[in-house]
Amino acid sequence: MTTTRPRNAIASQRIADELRVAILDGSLVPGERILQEELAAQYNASRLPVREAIRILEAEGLVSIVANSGAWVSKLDLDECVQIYKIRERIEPLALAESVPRLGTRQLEELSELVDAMAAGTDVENFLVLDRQFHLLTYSESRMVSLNQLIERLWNTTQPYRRAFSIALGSERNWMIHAEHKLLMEAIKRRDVDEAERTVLGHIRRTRIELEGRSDLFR
Amino acid sequence: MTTTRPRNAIASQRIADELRVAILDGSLVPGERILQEELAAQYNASRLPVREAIRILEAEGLVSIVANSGAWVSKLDLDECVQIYKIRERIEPLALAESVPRLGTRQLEELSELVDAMAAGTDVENFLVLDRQFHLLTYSESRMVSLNQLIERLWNTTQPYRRAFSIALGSERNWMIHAEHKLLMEAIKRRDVDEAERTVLGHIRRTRIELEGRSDLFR
DNA sequence: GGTTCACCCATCGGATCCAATTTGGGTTAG
DNA sequence: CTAACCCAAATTGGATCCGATGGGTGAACC
Repeated sequence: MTTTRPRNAIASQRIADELRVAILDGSLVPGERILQEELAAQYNASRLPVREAIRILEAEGLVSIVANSGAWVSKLDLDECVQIYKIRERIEPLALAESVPRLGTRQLEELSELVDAMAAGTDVENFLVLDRQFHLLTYSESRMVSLNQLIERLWNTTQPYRRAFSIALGSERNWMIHAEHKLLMEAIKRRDVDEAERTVLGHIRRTRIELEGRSDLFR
Repeated sequence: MTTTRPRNAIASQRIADELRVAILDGSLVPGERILQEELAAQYNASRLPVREAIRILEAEGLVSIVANSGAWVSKLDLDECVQIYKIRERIEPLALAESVPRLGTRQLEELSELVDAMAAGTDVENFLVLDRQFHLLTYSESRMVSLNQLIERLWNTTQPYRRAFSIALGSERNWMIHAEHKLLMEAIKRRDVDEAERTVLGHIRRTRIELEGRSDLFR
Protein backbone atom coordinates (compact mmCIF):
# COMPACT_ATOMS: atom_id res chain seq x y z
CA MET A 1 0.00 0.00 0.00
CA THR A 2 2.66 2.50 1.00
CA THR A 3 5.65 2.09 -1.23
CA THR A 4 8.40 4.43 -0.10
CA ARG A 5 9.60 5.77 -3.41
CA PRO A 6 6.56 6.94 -5.37
CA ARG A 7 4.83 8.24 -2.29
CA ASN A 8 7.44 10.94 -1.82
CA ALA A 9 8.08 11.33 -5.50
CA ILE A 10 4.56 12.35 -6.35
CA ALA A 11 3.80 15.89 -5.37
CA SER A 12 0.12 15.46 -4.54
CA GLN A 13 0.91 12.64 -2.11
CA ARG A 14 3.78 14.56 -0.57
CA ILE A 15 1.65 17.65 -0.10
CA ALA A 16 -1.23 15.60 1.31
CA ASP A 17 1.18 14.01 3.80
CA GLU A 18 2.63 17.33 4.89
CA LEU A 19 -0.80 18.94 5.12
CA ARG A 20 -2.02 16.05 7.23
CA VAL A 21 0.88 16.48 9.61
CA ALA A 22 0.20 20.20 9.81
CA ILE A 23 -3.40 19.54 10.81
CA LEU A 24 -2.50 16.84 13.30
CA ASP A 25 0.22 18.82 15.04
CA GLY A 26 -2.04 21.83 15.38
CA SER A 27 -0.34 24.13 12.90
CA LEU A 28 -3.65 24.30 11.10
CA VAL A 29 -6.69 24.51 13.34
CA PRO A 30 -10.28 23.44 12.55
CA GLY A 31 -12.16 26.09 10.63
CA GLU A 32 -9.02 27.57 9.13
CA ARG A 33 -9.22 28.49 5.48
CA ILE A 34 -6.98 26.62 3.06
CA LEU A 35 -5.83 28.68 0.08
CA GLN A 36 -4.63 26.66 -2.88
CA GLU A 37 -2.13 29.26 -4.06
CA GLU A 38 -0.75 29.70 -0.58
CA LEU A 39 0.05 26.00 -0.27
CA ALA A 40 1.35 25.89 -3.82
CA ALA A 41 3.86 28.60 -2.95
CA GLN A 42 4.69 26.94 0.37
CA TYR A 43 5.58 23.61 -1.20
CA ASN A 44 6.82 25.17 -4.43
CA ALA A 45 4.48 23.37 -6.73
CA SER A 46 1.61 24.47 -8.89
CA ARG A 47 -1.97 24.58 -7.67
CA LEU A 48 -2.80 21.32 -9.41
CA PRO A 49 -1.17 18.86 -7.00
CA VAL A 50 -2.46 21.01 -4.15
CA ARG A 51 -6.00 20.55 -5.40
CA GLU A 52 -5.54 16.79 -5.50
CA ALA A 53 -3.99 16.80 -2.04
CA ILE A 54 -6.98 18.72 -0.69
CA ARG A 55 -9.34 16.19 -2.25
CA ILE A 56 -7.38 13.35 -0.66
CA LEU A 57 -7.66 14.95 2.76
CA GLU A 58 -11.33 15.65 2.20
CA ALA A 59 -11.88 11.95 1.64
CA GLU A 60 -10.03 11.30 4.90
CA GLY A 61 -12.35 13.71 6.67
CA LEU A 62 -9.63 16.21 7.57
CA VAL A 63 -10.74 18.91 5.13
CA SER A 64 -14.13 20.18 4.03
CA ILE A 65 -14.58 21.48 0.51
CA VAL A 66 -17.35 23.77 -0.67
CA ALA A 67 -17.64 23.89 -4.45
CA ASN A 68 -16.52 27.13 -6.04
CA SER A 69 -15.84 28.56 -2.65
CA GLY A 70 -12.91 26.98 -0.91
CA ALA A 71 -11.58 24.46 1.54
CA TRP A 72 -11.37 24.57 5.31
CA VAL A 73 -9.84 22.34 7.96
CA SER A 74 -12.74 20.18 9.08
CA LYS A 75 -14.53 21.37 12.15
CA LEU A 76 -16.51 18.93 14.28
CA ASP A 77 -19.24 19.79 16.73
CA LEU A 78 -19.54 17.91 20.00
CA ASP A 79 -22.13 15.56 18.59
CA GLU A 80 -20.04 14.51 15.61
CA CYS A 81 -17.06 13.98 17.87
CA VAL A 82 -19.10 11.79 20.21
CA GLN A 83 -20.32 9.78 17.22
CA ILE A 84 -16.77 8.99 16.25
CA TYR A 85 -16.00 7.85 19.76
CA LYS A 86 -19.03 5.54 19.63
CA ILE A 87 -17.72 4.02 16.42
CA ARG A 88 -14.31 3.60 18.01
CA GLU A 89 -15.92 1.80 20.95
CA ARG A 90 -17.16 -0.82 18.54
CA ILE A 91 -14.18 -1.36 16.28
CA GLU A 92 -11.07 -0.82 18.38
CA PRO A 93 -11.82 -3.83 20.59
CA LEU A 94 -11.97 -5.87 17.38
CA ALA A 95 -8.56 -4.64 16.23
CA LEU A 96 -7.15 -5.31 19.68
CA ALA A 97 -8.52 -8.85 19.75
CA GLU A 98 -6.95 -9.58 16.39
CA SER A 99 -3.64 -8.02 17.36
CA VAL A 100 -2.96 -9.06 20.95
CA PRO A 101 -2.20 -12.74 20.26
CA ARG A 102 0.35 -11.74 17.63
CA LEU A 103 2.25 -9.00 19.47
CA GLY A 104 5.93 -9.88 19.90
CA THR A 105 8.00 -9.41 23.03
CA ARG A 106 9.80 -6.47 21.47
CA GLN A 107 6.48 -4.73 20.96
CA LEU A 108 5.38 -5.49 24.52
CA GLU A 109 8.53 -3.76 25.72
CA GLU A 110 7.82 -0.76 23.50
CA LEU A 111 4.29 -0.57 24.86
CA SER A 112 5.54 -0.62 28.45
CA GLU A 113 8.02 2.11 27.67
CA LEU A 114 5.27 4.23 26.17
CA VAL A 115 3.09 3.76 29.26
CA ASP A 116 5.96 4.81 31.50
CA ALA A 117 6.85 7.76 29.30
CA MET A 118 3.26 8.99 29.44
CA ALA A 119 3.25 8.71 33.22
CA ALA A 120 6.53 10.57 33.48
CA GLY A 121 5.85 13.48 31.12
CA THR A 122 3.58 16.43 31.67
CA ASP A 123 3.78 18.06 28.25
CA VAL A 124 0.47 17.87 26.40
CA GLU A 125 1.91 17.63 22.89
CA ASN A 126 4.19 14.86 23.99
CA PHE A 127 1.32 13.01 25.63
CA LEU A 128 -0.76 13.22 22.45
CA VAL A 129 2.02 11.65 20.42
CA LEU A 130 2.73 8.90 22.94
CA ASP A 131 -0.93 8.09 23.55
CA ARG A 132 -1.51 7.70 19.85
CA GLN A 133 1.60 5.59 19.40
CA PHE A 134 0.60 3.38 22.30
CA HIS A 135 -2.91 2.58 21.16
CA LEU A 136 -2.05 2.19 17.48
CA LEU A 137 0.81 -0.09 18.45
CA THR A 138 -1.57 -2.32 20.40
CA TYR A 139 -3.53 -2.74 17.15
CA SER A 140 -0.49 -3.01 14.89
CA GLU A 141 -0.40 -6.78 14.59
CA SER A 142 -4.00 -7.16 13.59
CA ARG A 143 -3.88 -8.42 10.04
CA MET A 144 -6.90 -6.30 9.17
CA VAL A 145 -5.28 -3.55 7.16
CA SER A 146 -8.48 -1.74 6.27
CA LEU A 147 -9.58 -1.77 9.91
CA ASN A 148 -6.32 -0.28 11.08
CA GLN A 149 -6.49 2.41 8.42
CA LEU A 150 -10.03 3.20 9.47
CA ILE A 151 -9.01 3.52 13.10
CA GLU A 152 -6.14 5.82 12.19
CA ARG A 153 -8.55 7.98 10.19
CA LEU A 154 -10.89 8.26 13.16
CA TRP A 155 -8.00 9.24 15.41
CA ASN A 156 -6.91 11.82 12.87
CA THR A 157 -10.24 13.56 12.53
CA THR A 158 -10.63 13.89 16.29
CA GLN A 159 -7.04 14.83 17.01
CA PRO A 160 -7.63 18.60 17.40
CA TYR A 161 -10.30 17.90 19.99
CA ARG A 162 -8.19 15.40 21.89
CA ARG A 163 -5.64 18.18 22.05
CA ALA A 164 -8.15 20.70 23.36
CA PHE A 165 -9.43 18.13 25.83
CA SER A 166 -5.97 17.29 27.12
CA ILE A 167 -5.09 20.92 27.54
CA ALA A 168 -8.33 21.58 29.40
CA LEU A 169 -7.75 18.67 31.75
CA GLY A 170 -4.18 19.75 32.42
CA SER A 171 -2.15 17.39 34.54
CA GLU A 172 -5.33 16.26 36.25
CA ARG A 173 -5.84 13.69 33.53
CA ASN A 174 -2.82 11.75 34.56
CA TRP A 175 -3.94 9.19 37.03
CA MET A 176 -7.15 7.83 35.48
CA ILE A 177 -5.82 7.48 31.98
CA HIS A 178 -2.59 6.13 33.32
CA ALA A 179 -4.45 3.54 35.40
CA GLU A 180 -6.43 2.43 32.38
CA HIS A 181 -3.30 2.16 30.31
CA LYS A 182 -1.62 0.04 32.95
CA LEU A 183 -4.66 -2.24 33.19
CA LEU A 184 -4.75 -2.57 29.41
CA MET A 185 -1.03 -3.27 29.37
CA GLU A 186 -1.43 -6.02 31.94
CA ALA A 187 -4.25 -7.69 30.02
CA ILE A 188 -2.17 -7.58 26.85
CA LYS A 189 0.87 -9.06 28.59
CA ARG A 190 -1.29 -11.91 29.91
CA ARG A 191 -2.72 -12.32 26.38
CA ASP A 192 -6.14 -11.98 27.95
CA VAL A 193 -8.05 -10.93 24.85
CA ASP A 194 -11.46 -10.55 26.49
CA GLU A 195 -10.14 -8.44 29.32
CA ALA A 196 -8.15 -6.30 26.89
CA GLU A 197 -11.27 -5.72 24.79
CA ARG A 198 -13.30 -4.74 27.83
CA THR A 199 -10.60 -2.42 29.10
CA VAL A 200 -10.11 -0.53 25.86
CA LEU A 201 -13.87 -0.29 25.39
CA GLY A 202 -14.20 1.18 28.87
CA HIS A 203 -11.31 3.51 28.21
CA ILE A 204 -12.88 4.97 25.08
CA ARG A 205 -16.35 4.98 26.59
CA ARG A 206 -15.28 6.81 29.74
CA THR A 207 -13.45 9.41 27.69
CA ARG A 208 -16.49 9.81 25.46
CA ILE A 209 -18.79 10.38 28.42
CA GLU A 210 -16.39 12.89 29.91
CA LEU A 211 -16.24 14.60 26.55
CA GLU A 212 -20.03 14.85 26.39
CA GLY A 213 -19.93 17.23 29.31
CA ARG A 214 -17.37 19.52 27.75
CA SER A 215 -19.30 21.29 25.00
CA ASP A 216 -17.19 24.33 25.87
CA LEU A 217 -14.32 22.78 23.94
CA PHE A 218 -16.33 23.19 20.75
CA ARG A 219 -16.64 26.96 21.05
CA MET B 1 -22.76 18.37 3.35
CA THR B 2 -24.33 17.30 0.07
CA THR B 3 -25.88 20.31 -1.58
CA THR B 4 -27.69 19.24 -4.72
CA ARG B 5 -26.60 21.92 -7.11
CA PRO B 6 -22.81 22.17 -6.99
CA ARG B 7 -22.45 18.41 -6.69
CA ASN B 8 -23.68 17.93 -10.22
CA ALA B 9 -22.23 21.15 -11.48
CA ILE B 10 -18.66 20.25 -10.70
CA ALA B 11 -17.19 17.86 -13.22
CA SER B 12 -14.94 15.91 -10.88
CA GLN B 13 -17.86 15.16 -8.56
CA ARG B 14 -20.13 14.25 -11.44
CA ILE B 15 -17.55 11.94 -12.95
CA ALA B 16 -16.82 10.36 -9.58
CA ASP B 17 -20.54 9.74 -9.08
CA GLU B 18 -20.95 8.17 -12.50
CA LEU B 19 -17.83 6.09 -12.12
CA ARG B 20 -19.04 4.86 -8.75
CA VAL B 21 -22.34 3.80 -10.25
CA ALA B 22 -20.50 2.01 -13.06
CA ILE B 23 -18.46 0.04 -10.55
CA LEU B 24 -21.45 -0.76 -8.35
CA ASP B 25 -23.68 -1.92 -11.18
CA GLY B 26 -20.97 -4.17 -12.55
CA SER B 27 -20.17 -2.25 -15.72
CA LEU B 28 -16.62 -2.03 -14.44
CA VAL B 29 -15.33 -5.17 -12.77
CA PRO B 30 -12.54 -5.49 -10.16
CA GLY B 31 -9.11 -5.51 -11.74
CA GLU B 32 -10.24 -3.57 -14.79
CA ARG B 33 -7.92 -0.86 -15.99
CA ILE B 34 -9.12 2.72 -15.83
CA LEU B 35 -7.74 4.98 -18.56
CA GLN B 36 -7.90 8.68 -17.83
CA GLU B 37 -8.25 9.72 -21.45
CA GLU B 38 -10.92 7.14 -22.09
CA LEU B 39 -13.07 8.49 -19.27
CA ALA B 40 -12.33 12.06 -20.31
CA ALA B 41 -13.70 11.32 -23.75
CA GLN B 42 -16.64 9.38 -22.33
CA TYR B 43 -17.79 12.23 -20.12
CA ASN B 44 -16.52 14.91 -22.51
CA ALA B 45 -14.24 16.64 -20.10
CA SER B 46 -10.49 16.97 -19.90
CA ARG B 47 -8.29 14.52 -18.03
CA LEU B 48 -8.02 16.88 -15.07
CA PRO B 49 -11.42 16.31 -13.46
CA VAL B 50 -11.04 12.62 -14.28
CA ARG B 51 -7.83 12.51 -12.27
CA GLU B 52 -9.58 14.11 -9.32
CA ALA B 53 -12.51 11.74 -9.65
CA ILE B 54 -10.16 8.76 -9.59
CA ARG B 55 -8.51 10.11 -6.46
CA ILE B 56 -11.89 10.50 -4.80
CA LEU B 57 -12.80 6.92 -5.58
CA GLU B 58 -9.41 5.74 -4.41
CA ALA B 59 -10.10 7.32 -1.04
CA GLU B 60 -13.43 5.49 -0.97
CA GLY B 61 -11.62 2.24 -1.63
CA LEU B 62 -13.23 1.61 -5.00
CA VAL B 63 -10.14 2.29 -7.08
CA SER B 64 -6.45 1.50 -6.62
CA ILE B 65 -3.82 3.86 -7.99
CA VAL B 66 -0.21 3.00 -8.74
CA ALA B 67 1.99 6.04 -9.20
CA ASN B 68 3.15 6.66 -12.75
CA SER B 69 1.40 3.54 -13.86
CA GLY B 70 -2.35 3.75 -13.74
CA ALA B 71 -5.56 3.04 -11.90
CA TRP B 72 -7.60 -0.13 -11.59
CA VAL B 73 -10.96 -1.00 -10.10
CA SER B 74 -10.11 -2.29 -6.65
CA LYS B 75 -9.85 -6.01 -6.32
CA LEU B 76 -10.29 -7.70 -2.95
CA ASP B 77 -9.11 -11.13 -1.97
CA LEU B 78 -11.23 -13.35 0.23
CA ASP B 79 -9.40 -12.29 3.36
CA GLU B 80 -9.91 -8.56 2.79
CA CYS B 81 -13.57 -9.17 2.06
CA VAL B 82 -14.00 -11.15 5.26
CA GLN B 83 -12.30 -8.34 7.18
CA ILE B 84 -14.87 -5.88 5.93
CA TYR B 85 -17.67 -8.16 7.00
CA LYS B 86 -16.13 -8.37 10.48
CA ILE B 87 -16.10 -4.59 10.68
CA ARG B 88 -19.72 -4.50 9.51
CA GLU B 89 -20.63 -6.96 12.27
CA ARG B 90 -19.43 -4.43 14.81
CA ILE B 91 -20.80 -1.18 13.44
CA GLU B 92 -24.08 -1.98 11.70
CA PRO B 93 -25.76 -3.05 14.94
CA LEU B 94 -24.79 0.36 16.31
CA ALA B 95 -26.39 2.17 13.39
CA LEU B 96 -29.47 0.03 13.72
CA ALA B 97 -29.77 0.72 17.43
CA GLU B 98 -29.58 4.44 16.81
CA SER B 99 -32.03 4.33 13.93
CA VAL B 100 -34.78 1.89 14.97
CA PRO B 101 -36.40 4.11 17.63
CA ARG B 102 -36.67 6.94 15.12
CA LEU B 103 -38.04 5.13 12.07
CA GLY B 104 -41.44 6.48 11.02
CA THR B 105 -44.45 4.44 10.00
CA ARG B 106 -43.92 5.41 6.36
CA GLN B 107 -40.44 3.92 6.50
CA LEU B 108 -41.68 0.75 8.18
CA GLU B 109 -44.07 0.30 5.28
CA GLU B 110 -41.27 0.83 2.79
CA LEU B 111 -39.16 -1.74 4.60
CA SER B 112 -41.97 -4.30 4.49
CA GLU B 113 -42.46 -3.67 0.80
CA LEU B 114 -38.76 -4.22 0.20
CA VAL B 115 -38.82 -7.50 2.12
CA ASP B 116 -41.78 -8.70 0.08
CA ALA B 117 -40.25 -7.55 -3.19
CA MET B 118 -37.06 -9.49 -2.41
CA ALA B 119 -39.06 -12.60 -1.65
CA ALA B 120 -41.05 -12.24 -4.86
CA GLY B 121 -38.25 -11.55 -7.32
CA THR B 122 -35.62 -13.96 -8.60
CA ASP B 123 -33.42 -11.56 -10.55
CA VAL B 124 -29.99 -11.17 -8.96
CA GLU B 125 -29.43 -7.56 -9.97
CA ASN B 126 -32.80 -6.62 -8.63
CA PHE B 127 -32.10 -8.44 -5.37
CA LEU B 128 -28.80 -6.61 -4.92
CA VAL B 129 -30.52 -3.24 -5.26
CA LEU B 130 -33.38 -4.13 -2.94
CA ASP B 131 -31.17 -5.75 -0.30
CA ARG B 132 -28.99 -2.68 -0.18
CA GLN B 133 -31.97 -0.35 -0.02
CA PHE B 134 -33.50 -2.40 2.75
CA HIS B 135 -30.51 -2.47 5.06
CA LEU B 136 -29.46 1.13 4.46
CA LEU B 137 -33.03 2.21 5.08
CA THR B 138 -33.02 0.45 8.45
CA TYR B 139 -30.02 2.64 9.35
CA SER B 140 -31.33 5.80 7.75
CA GLU B 141 -32.68 7.45 10.87
CA SER B 142 -29.52 7.09 12.89
CA ARG B 143 -28.31 10.61 13.40
CA MET B 144 -24.72 9.42 13.01
CA VAL B 145 -23.92 10.76 9.59
CA SER B 146 -20.30 9.64 9.54
CA LEU B 147 -21.31 6.13 10.62
CA ASN B 148 -23.87 5.84 7.84
CA GLN B 149 -21.36 7.08 5.28
CA LEU B 150 -18.84 4.54 6.54
CA ILE B 151 -21.35 1.72 6.25
CA GLU B 152 -22.23 2.76 2.72
CA ARG B 153 -18.54 2.76 1.82
CA LEU B 154 -18.12 -0.75 3.17
CA TRP B 155 -21.13 -1.92 1.19
CA ASN B 156 -19.71 -0.28 -1.92
CA THR B 157 -16.30 -1.89 -1.76
CA THR B 158 -17.78 -5.36 -1.34
CA GLN B 159 -20.58 -4.95 -3.86
CA PRO B 160 -18.87 -6.86 -6.72
CA TYR B 161 -18.38 -9.85 -4.42
CA ARG B 162 -21.92 -9.75 -3.10
CA ARG B 163 -22.96 -9.90 -6.73
CA ALA B 164 -20.71 -12.90 -7.43
CA PHE B 165 -21.93 -14.56 -4.25
CA SER B 166 -25.59 -14.02 -5.11
CA ILE B 167 -25.11 -15.35 -8.62
CA ALA B 168 -23.29 -18.41 -7.28
CA LEU B 169 -26.03 -19.14 -4.78
CA GLY B 170 -28.74 -18.74 -7.38
CA SER B 171 -32.29 -18.91 -6.11
CA GLU B 172 -31.13 -21.17 -3.32
CA ARG B 173 -30.30 -18.14 -1.23
CA ASN B 174 -33.88 -17.12 -0.97
CA TRP B 175 -35.25 -18.73 2.10
CA MET B 176 -32.49 -18.16 4.68
CA ILE B 177 -31.88 -14.55 3.84
CA HIS B 178 -35.57 -13.96 3.54
CA ALA B 179 -36.18 -15.52 6.96
CA GLU B 180 -33.52 -13.30 8.50
CA HIS B 181 -34.99 -10.24 6.86
CA LYS B 182 -38.44 -11.08 8.16
CA LEU B 183 -37.09 -11.61 11.69
CA LEU B 184 -35.22 -8.31 11.51
CA MET B 185 -38.35 -6.61 10.19
CA GLU B 186 -40.38 -7.97 13.10
CA ALA B 187 -37.86 -6.79 15.69
CA ILE B 188 -37.82 -3.35 14.11
CA LYS B 189 -41.61 -3.13 14.08
CA ARG B 190 -41.70 -4.05 17.77
CA ARG B 191 -38.96 -1.44 18.38
CA ASP B 192 -36.97 -4.20 20.03
CA VAL B 193 -33.53 -2.67 19.67
CA ASP B 194 -31.57 -5.51 21.30
CA GLU B 195 -33.24 -8.18 19.22
CA ALA B 196 -32.74 -6.13 16.06
CA GLU B 197 -29.04 -5.74 16.85
CA ARG B 198 -28.63 -9.46 17.46
CA THR B 199 -30.48 -10.34 14.29
CA VAL B 200 -28.51 -8.09 11.99
CA LEU B 201 -25.26 -9.20 13.62
CA GLY B 202 -26.21 -12.82 13.02
CA HIS B 203 -27.24 -11.99 9.47
CA ILE B 204 -23.88 -10.47 8.60
CA ARG B 205 -21.96 -13.08 10.56
CA ARG B 206 -23.69 -16.01 8.88
CA THR B 207 -23.07 -14.49 5.46
CA ARG B 208 -19.44 -13.92 6.33
CA ILE B 209 -18.95 -17.51 7.41
CA GLU B 210 -20.61 -18.78 4.27
CA LEU B 211 -18.36 -16.48 2.28
CA GLU B 212 -15.24 -17.86 3.96
CA GLY B 213 -15.91 -21.18 2.27
CA ARG B 214 -16.23 -19.70 -1.18
CA SER B 215 -12.68 -18.72 -2.11
CA ASP B 216 -13.62 -19.74 -5.66
CA LEU B 217 -15.46 -16.44 -6.03
CA PHE B 218 -12.16 -14.57 -5.82
CA ARG B 219 -10.68 -15.64 -9.17
C1' DG C 1 18.41 -19.90 -29.44
C1' DG C 2 18.07 -17.45 -25.30
C1' DT C 3 19.03 -13.45 -22.69
C1' DT C 4 19.92 -8.72 -22.13
C1' DC C 5 20.00 -4.00 -23.28
C1' DA C 6 18.34 0.00 -25.55
C1' DC C 7 14.92 2.56 -27.65
C1' DC C 8 10.20 3.97 -28.39
C1' DC C 9 5.47 4.63 -27.33
C1' DA C 10 1.60 4.82 -24.31
C1' DT C 11 0.11 6.94 -20.26
C1' DC C 12 0.58 9.53 -16.19
C1' DG C 13 2.17 13.83 -13.39
C1' DG C 14 2.74 18.81 -13.44
C1' DA C 15 2.69 23.79 -15.11
C1' DT C 16 0.62 27.57 -17.20
C1' DC C 17 -3.31 29.85 -19.05
C1' DC C 18 -8.23 30.98 -19.31
C1' DA C 19 -13.17 30.85 -17.83
C1' DA C 20 -16.72 30.74 -14.26
C1' DT C 21 -18.38 31.63 -9.79
C1' DT C 22 -18.50 33.70 -5.40
C1' DT C 23 -17.85 37.31 -2.07
C1' DG C 24 -17.33 41.78 -0.38
C1' DG C 25 -17.77 46.61 -0.81
C1' DG C 26 -19.67 50.62 -2.53
C1' DT C 27 -23.34 53.15 -4.46
C1' DT C 28 -27.98 54.33 -5.20
C1' DA C 29 -32.78 54.33 -4.49
C1' DG C 30 -36.60 53.97 -1.35
C1' DC D 1 -30.73 55.38 7.50
C1' DT D 2 -31.44 50.94 5.54
C1' DA D 3 -31.68 47.65 2.12
C1' DA D 4 -30.95 45.95 -2.30
C1' DC D 5 -28.35 45.76 -6.33
C1' DC D 6 -24.39 45.89 -9.11
C1' DC D 7 -19.61 45.78 -10.07
C1' DA D 8 -14.86 44.33 -9.23
C1' DA D 9 -11.34 41.59 -7.12
C1' DA D 10 -10.09 37.22 -5.43
C1' DT D 11 -10.31 32.37 -5.79
C1' DT D 12 -11.67 28.17 -7.55
C1' DG D 13 -12.67 24.92 -11.69
C1' DG D 14 -11.26 23.35 -16.29
C1' DA D 15 -8.47 22.85 -20.70
C1' DT D 16 -4.39 22.45 -23.20
C1' DC D 17 0.45 21.75 -23.41
C1' DC D 18 4.86 19.75 -21.95
C1' DG D 19 7.98 16.74 -19.33
C1' DA D 20 8.74 12.23 -16.95
C1' DT D 21 8.25 7.50 -16.02
C1' DG D 22 7.53 2.77 -16.95
C1' DG D 23 6.60 -1.13 -19.72
C1' DG D 24 6.92 -3.54 -23.98
C1' DT D 25 9.11 -4.74 -28.24
C1' DG D 26 12.84 -5.62 -31.16
C1' DA D 27 17.53 -6.24 -32.16
C1' DA D 28 22.09 -7.51 -31.05
C1' DC D 29 25.38 -10.05 -28.61
C1' DC D 30 26.73 -13.92 -25.94
